[in-house]
Amino acid sequence: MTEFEKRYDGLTVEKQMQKYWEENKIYDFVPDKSRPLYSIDTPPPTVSGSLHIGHIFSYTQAEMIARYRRMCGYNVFYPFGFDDNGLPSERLVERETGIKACDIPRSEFCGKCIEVTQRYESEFMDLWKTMGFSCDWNLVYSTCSSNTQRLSQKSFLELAQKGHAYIKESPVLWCTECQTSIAQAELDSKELDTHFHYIPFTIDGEVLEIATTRPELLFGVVCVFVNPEDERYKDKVGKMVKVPLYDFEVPLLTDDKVAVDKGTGAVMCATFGDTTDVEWVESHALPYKKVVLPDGKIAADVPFIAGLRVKAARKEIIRLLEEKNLLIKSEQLTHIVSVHERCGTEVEIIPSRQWYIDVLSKREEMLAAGDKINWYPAQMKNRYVNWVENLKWDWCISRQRYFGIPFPVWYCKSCEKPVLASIDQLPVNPLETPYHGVCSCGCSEFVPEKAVFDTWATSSITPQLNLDTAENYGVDEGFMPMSMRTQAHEIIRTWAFYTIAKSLYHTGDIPWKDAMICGFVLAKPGEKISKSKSNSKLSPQQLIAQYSADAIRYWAANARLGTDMYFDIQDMQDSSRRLITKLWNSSKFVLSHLQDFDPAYQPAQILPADRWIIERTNQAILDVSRWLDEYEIGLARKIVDDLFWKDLCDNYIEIVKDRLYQPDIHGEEERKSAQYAIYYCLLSVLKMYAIYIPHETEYIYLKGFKDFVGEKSIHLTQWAKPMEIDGEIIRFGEILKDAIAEVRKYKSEKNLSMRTEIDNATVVCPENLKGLFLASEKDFMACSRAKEVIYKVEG
RNA sequence: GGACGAUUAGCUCAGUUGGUAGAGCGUCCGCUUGACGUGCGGAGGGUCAGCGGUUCAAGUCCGUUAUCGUCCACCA
Repeated sequence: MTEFEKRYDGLTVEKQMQKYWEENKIYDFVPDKSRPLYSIDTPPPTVSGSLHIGHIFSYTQAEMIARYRRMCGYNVFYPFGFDDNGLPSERLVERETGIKACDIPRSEFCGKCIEVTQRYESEFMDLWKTMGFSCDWNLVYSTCSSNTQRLSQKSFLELAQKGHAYIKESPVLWCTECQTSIAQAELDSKELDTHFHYIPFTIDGEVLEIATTRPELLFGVVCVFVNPEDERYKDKVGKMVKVPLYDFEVPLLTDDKVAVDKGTGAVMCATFGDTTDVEWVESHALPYKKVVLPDGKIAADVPFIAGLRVKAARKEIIRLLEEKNLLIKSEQLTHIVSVHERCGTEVEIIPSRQWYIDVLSKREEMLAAGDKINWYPAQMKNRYVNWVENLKWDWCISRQRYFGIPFPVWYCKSCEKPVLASIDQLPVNPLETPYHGVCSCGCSEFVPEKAVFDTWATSSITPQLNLDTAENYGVDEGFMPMSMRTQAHEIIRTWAFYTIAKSLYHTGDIPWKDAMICGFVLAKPGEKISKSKSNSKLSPQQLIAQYSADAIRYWAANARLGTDMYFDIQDMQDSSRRLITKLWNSSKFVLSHLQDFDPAYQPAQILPADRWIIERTNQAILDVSRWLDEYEIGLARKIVDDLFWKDLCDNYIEIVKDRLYQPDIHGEEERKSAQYAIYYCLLSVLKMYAIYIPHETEYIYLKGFKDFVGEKSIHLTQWAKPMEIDGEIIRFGEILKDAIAEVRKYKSEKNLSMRTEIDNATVVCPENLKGLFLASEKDFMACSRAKEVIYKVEG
């Protein structure tokens, strides 16, 4: 054993250990058919800004599982990735450079994107390494690499050929700020103050009051709806209604969806105010009147407000209505509107030609897939089910943006029919590669598709990306479904859902067997930590530099899976430092008594106290394994904490101390028995803690255990696999602890030192355990400093 | 409006086959114990949100109410 420093210097040790792991390739993936594969589908973090403590929290929890599985004998395949294309990254680049994508040539903007995202990625990677992540960094992928482009385009072509991906002209959710179509999953809701404006339409020369929040869409009104049961309007249904200000007429129709008690019970249907309008246009075969343009301005042919932005147009219309005495009243109203999650802009619905992936018709299959996956914690499945059941739109995958994977598609110049690239020419950018061929209509001129894939369209194939990587290592058979997916609960509706959808199309099966759904770190109730808010001023880098990675990891493990936590720096510091120091000191003590230890020597007899702590350790190993098999790293950690702190340190070590120090009194064989026990128990505790605090445990292992064990890293050692637990010896230990506690209480109440000698101490035990106590008499006397032991048999 | 979770000691939370309420922090008292005072021992502190039910027995199971939180839906 090398000397133990007086104090453990985590910051220095962590750098040393990381270097040691890298040099010795401790975590490199090596194909090995003799061991079962455990493959992990980790979220490639979106490169949209710097990482915060929340990322550390959830990624670390999953990383611990990788370590656990490795120590259980699995060949762990744990690649990492970066999701570095698409709108989130574009917005980062726009923020960083102050340049808007639409203001410079596309190629130039994409160049800036690559530059910025690469800078962030190297920052991410450094951070993960500093945290001691046991990934194989040779397996890193990026979602904008040319290989990913190839696989993503291939995925699209396969779906298009099977008819699961299709193009159609249709109303689509549209962000006028980002000027692109978006998907249902990208909506956030926001509470907004607005006004309900009561406007007089006319029917039969009578006024028909209609309340609306969007008067700027008056020109787009195609009909008015009332509920078929509404007595007030029964005799008017089918007649024409005149739209004020514009003085054109539209029919009065009925639909069940209209709420009788909302507003005046009459609704104007404008194309398109909301999703209900879209449904109505379809179900009632209504015409479309364009009002809002993709850039958020009012169309040129709309009188009074042409060219204005939506909000200005609304103001202007209200001014006009008031001027012409056409505004009956305005009520203040707070309602929730859908906004684009990336920029907070209220979404519009605008018809355009977009590519979709069919999900609506596959609900049943997707729900069945949800049933087949093991969700941890189980109730997270509800979120998935809830989402699938409430789908309203097929998944729109085309984005009118710049830095993304191009659609491998061209269109015939005359008939607009799309033609697809062939798989062997991927990756392809149609803007750079013309299509050579002849359309079925005879035309030989083609225009390239300018849109790019939604980022999720690519990140949803991470299992396929991982498979591609695995294939390069000669691993493919049985790779799918992967062992597990880890992610936070907020992206169940996006990443988990899309991955399952794609997997069903590509493999006909689920993408992974288990889904480990982590919680979130919040600054305080309801407040998410985000880089745009000041609550994230403590960057992970600063936290690590100040408190060490092990401290943060240990804290991050203190969570119930799927449950959100609040970040409290004091709490993190206190609990982690305590444990790290305790582990250091106890290891120092134990190893100082193992100088002459021979792991090959089996003592003739293991004393009862030693048998007890060994059995307790085995019991803990079983409990910890059971929790970790369910991804409950927090509950598992608690088991180790209790074993280590209470039983091993506070009791067992105190019990055997004297035996270790004084073989002349207790006997040499008895000392060897104690050595046998402390060696096994501390090593087991270190192994269990290794997944949480990999640096310190490795450092202690290298100092004191490596020579005994042989493996060059604690992280390559295997967990013991205890058999059945001996309940009798556990009971013996409990009673022994009680007896010691009685003595301690006595001394405490008398304000005596624990070293004070006492005349006698009593052990109350059942008859069948008395033999064990008699065999432990010297231990008990040494620990209690009692000159005599009195036995009371009970039970 | 729908779904899910939470409600246990002053604070943060454990308590997974129903069987005498637990930990850490904080408080109070004590102990310089040949690993650790960044420690150790002890004490105090809880009608386990309310109500009802099942049971010999309920923090634990069922029903219901309340409060908080999250996801989804409400956009006329």
